Amino acid sequence: MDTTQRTDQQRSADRRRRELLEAADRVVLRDGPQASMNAIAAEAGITKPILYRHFGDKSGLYAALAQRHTDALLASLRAALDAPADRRERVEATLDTYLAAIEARPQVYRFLMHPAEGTQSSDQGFDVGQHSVPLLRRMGEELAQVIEERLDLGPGSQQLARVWGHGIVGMMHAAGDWWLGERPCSRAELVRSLADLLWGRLAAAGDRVGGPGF
Amino acid sequence: MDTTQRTDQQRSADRRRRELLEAADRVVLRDGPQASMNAIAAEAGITKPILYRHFGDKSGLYAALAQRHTDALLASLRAALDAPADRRERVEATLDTYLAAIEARPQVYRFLMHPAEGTQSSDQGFDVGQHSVPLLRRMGEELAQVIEERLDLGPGSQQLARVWGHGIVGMMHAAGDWWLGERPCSRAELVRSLADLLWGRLAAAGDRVGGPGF
DNA sequence: ACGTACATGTTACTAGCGGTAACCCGAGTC
DNA sequence: GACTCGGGTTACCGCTAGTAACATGTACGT
Repeated sequence: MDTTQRTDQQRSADRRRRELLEAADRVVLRDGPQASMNAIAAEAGITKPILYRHFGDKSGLYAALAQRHTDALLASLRAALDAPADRRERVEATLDTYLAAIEARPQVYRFLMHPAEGTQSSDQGFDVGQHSVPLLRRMGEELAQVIEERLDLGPGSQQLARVWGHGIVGMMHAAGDWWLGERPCSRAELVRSLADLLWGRLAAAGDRVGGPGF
Repeated sequence: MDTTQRTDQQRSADRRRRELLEAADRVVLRDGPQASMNAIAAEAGITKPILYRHFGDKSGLYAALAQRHTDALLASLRAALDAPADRRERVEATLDTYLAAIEARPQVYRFLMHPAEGTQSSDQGFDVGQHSVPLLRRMGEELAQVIEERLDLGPGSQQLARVWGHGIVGMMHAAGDWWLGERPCSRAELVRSLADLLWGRLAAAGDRVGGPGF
């Protein structure tokens, strides 16, 4: 029948798709998030329409590309979160894993945080949501789930866990972004400072004596 | 001499500039962050080259546009931060101010978080930094300053304050973005949850009894 | 052996973008 | 009147995302 044939074709198509993704990866790594479809096609040794046949449009390609890296990053984060250690150590390990990842491959990081460029979505107006970076959303939800199933937060725990998940991920992201740009301290110091923040040192700190304006 | 003349011209130029910015504002509010220069020029009743004479290029216009809103938002945040109340109240007021702002004018918010689109900067490669949203950086630095001059953090306080400033801003931003998209709870609840997080409830929470994998 | 269906690939194009060069015109000045 | 000069326009360039139409190889049924 055509079933065997179809699987064959599908396999070949999948191989091609993976090759194209790897080419795209190389180009994005070199040219940043604004890599053009032409450039990607050239890198892959073919021409544009093929890319469009495989991925629909640019955002399709970018989504596929982003998902690979996102999956990889999420896997290593999960490993750090699930390690058998006490809470503080796990939090620090997770922060460090994330920061090490963005430090090791900043171009990938840059791309992952930016894939929502010239989408020109059909609707004009009110959606407002989902413009944000999918990676952040996924990390937030993931962390929320871990928090909720590990911690005893009393009533409303699910909602609280989700707020915290997204909040902590945002904290990590913004601090990491700033740190990557300015490099004001070592990674270990950054991790420690952020963990201290989460551990309530902000609330525990004393007022400055003789502060500005008495 | 020409000094009076120059001021006259400058005044007129500034007026035009403000008019153009208001037109751009309207278009961005309507079309989102990918509003085209053509559209903005049309809204202002003129043609493209004038925009370019005034603002250099698109990122120049967007920067000017963003600064107005950024300044306004930062002013109200400063007010909340400087209110005469205890720390927890001030933190909650600041969070609430920010969230109320993005809730009231989501399109503006969306624009402010997105202005780094098709810049096609000359350099190819390594800068990595400064791709991030200027508003977030400014808020982070501002908050860092407040923290550092108000709190007694011991040695290394300046760096710690900066990490916390950017981290807290990122937390606020990510949580706000997620909340704006899903609206899972009221603003007040969100504020309370985030403040709880900053107050160390994460560290203080007990382990879930009979948790997964002991 | 022949036609046919189909995936794979190409060339050549459209529409729209950011950005610019060249020209145009009215107002003030010597 | 000639002359500059600020504000404005038309017409263009090079680039992008995306597409239509055409070419080619290859397995299949009859």
